[in-house]
This record gives sequence, C-alpha cells and structure tokens, in this order.
Amino acid sequence: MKIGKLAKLTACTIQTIRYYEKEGLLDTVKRSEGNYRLYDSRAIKQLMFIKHCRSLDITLSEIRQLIEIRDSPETTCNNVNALVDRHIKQVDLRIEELKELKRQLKILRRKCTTGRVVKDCGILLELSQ
Amino acid sequence: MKIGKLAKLTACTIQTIRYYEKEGLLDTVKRSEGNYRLYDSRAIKQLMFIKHCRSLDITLSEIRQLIEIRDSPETTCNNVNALVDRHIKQVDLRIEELKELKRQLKILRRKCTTGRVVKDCGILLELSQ
DNA sequence: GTTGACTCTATAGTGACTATAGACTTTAAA
DNA sequence: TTTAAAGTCTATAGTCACTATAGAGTCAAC
Repeated sequence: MKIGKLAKLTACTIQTIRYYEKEGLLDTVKRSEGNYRLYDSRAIKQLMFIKHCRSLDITLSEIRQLIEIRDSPETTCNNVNALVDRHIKQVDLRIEELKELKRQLKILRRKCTTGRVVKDCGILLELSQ
Repeated sequence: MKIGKLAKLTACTIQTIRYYEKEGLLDTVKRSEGNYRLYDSRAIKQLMFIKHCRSLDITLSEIRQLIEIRDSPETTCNNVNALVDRHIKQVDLRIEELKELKRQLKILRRKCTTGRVVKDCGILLELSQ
C-alpha cells in the first residue's frame, strides 16, 4: 500500500505521515523501485496508536516514551500510569486556568454596553489600566 | 529609561519588548547616542495594555485591532464588544473540549492498575486499538 | 505519447515567544 | 586610567505539531 491509501485509511494527511516518520514515531518502511514508501498492516497499527494518543493530546515526545516502554514488555508499566496521571493533572490545571480567564473576560465584557463611542468604551478603558 | 528598566517595571522580558516593537504593537522610540532604546511613561502604558490583553489570551493580531480601534475615538466600539464576545465563546469551547479530554483520559487510566508488566498494561492495550 | 494522478525531497510558514552568537556601549571598581 | 562587568544591539535559529509550497520524478490509463 502506498502513502495515499494509508492516509485515507487512517484519516491522516500524507504530510503528517511523513512527518511522523521523520520524527521517529513510525518505522521507516521499504520502498518501491520508484522510491515510493510501501506500507503494510503493521504501519496502520502504528499510525492508529499515534492518532489515538494525539486525540488525547499526548505529545509526540510522550508518544515516543510510550513506544519505548511498550517495546520492553517485561518491565512494569508504572511509568505509563504516571504519564497518564501527569497528563490528567495538566489538563485539569488548564481547565481551571481557562475558567478563570472566562470569568475575567466576562467582567471585562460588562464594562461596556453596545452603541458607545470608542473614547467612552469601558472595555478599552479597563484594558488601558 | 532603557529597555532593562522597562522590562523590570512591566515584568516583561527584554526580548519580548523588542518582539512587540518589531510586530508593530509598541511604537518605535527614540534612541540614545549609543543606539539604546529610550522609553518614557507612554511606553509603560502601551506595554501594560498589551500585557493585560495577553493575560486574557487575546492574540497579538486582536491586540493590533484593538489598538487601531482605540485610535479612532469617535467611532462606535461595537467591534470591541464583538471581539470580546467572540473570545469568550472560544474559551468556552476550549473548556468543553478539555473536559471531554479529561473524561477520556480518566477512562483510559482506569484500564490499568499499578504493578503490572508492560505486556499486560491495559492502557497500552487500549491505545493500540 | 501524453495527460493526470500520485509521490518524492527540501524548504518555509504558523504564533508568540525564547535563546544564542557576536559585537558594541556604558558603568563601576581597582 | 584601565579594565572588568553589566547592559544593550542586531540577526538568526529554535520551540511544537503540523501545513503548505515548489519543483521534480513515477505510474496508469486512454
């Protein structure tokens, strides 16, 4: 299978697949006579693993770690658990930050009602302090 | 006042100040004989305005718009209100996305308990599907 | 044989900074 | 007065995870 088909099957762009290869997340695969990459089902699995991780906002560097861990099947997986725990904490923190941000924005928004002219705009006045 | 003092007063880094100037958010200021930038209180105000906006996650491009609007004091400020409203919506959307992400991560986390070996790790198994 | 679809590499751009190199200026101490 | 340290200058590259483009090569069908 060539890269276009893999891209369709996995709903990745061709550029992204090549990018993951360059970053060492996908194995390099053999090439056709015309230098086209040739993929098999193993590549689909690898790519879906990456996609799944990315959909959970796991960074490429963390994915690299997970791949490395996965390839030592007899070690304990405590570091996998730790990685996920750390990730949940980060997401939580970001949610709290954004909630506070929203609160601030709403306060700001209330400083001005529609139809004023700029020099009386409560929002701009507030932002200028 | 030279750039280092401005940086201290506003808790910005020197590089960031120069960056904002390059991006047209800060006025270019006059220079000393030795080509050092010389700032006055006007620069402090401009920079604090930018900082205040950035703390609300307003993009540099939006800040540019706000500056432009602010400099036409007789026009209505409806576009300021619209910009803030749009921003609140975006933040809200992002919060919802992150909440869903957190839910997914927690589900994932429950797939594995501590102390297993990698080849039995429920998290890695789940991610591989 | 030629058109069109596909693929290749290499490079630049995104946003909002951050970091570095190498040179110049100013200030303070010896 | 020298010199060392601290401050500043410009220009450039790096960050992250892609995305977009240029220009060239490959392949299949008509």
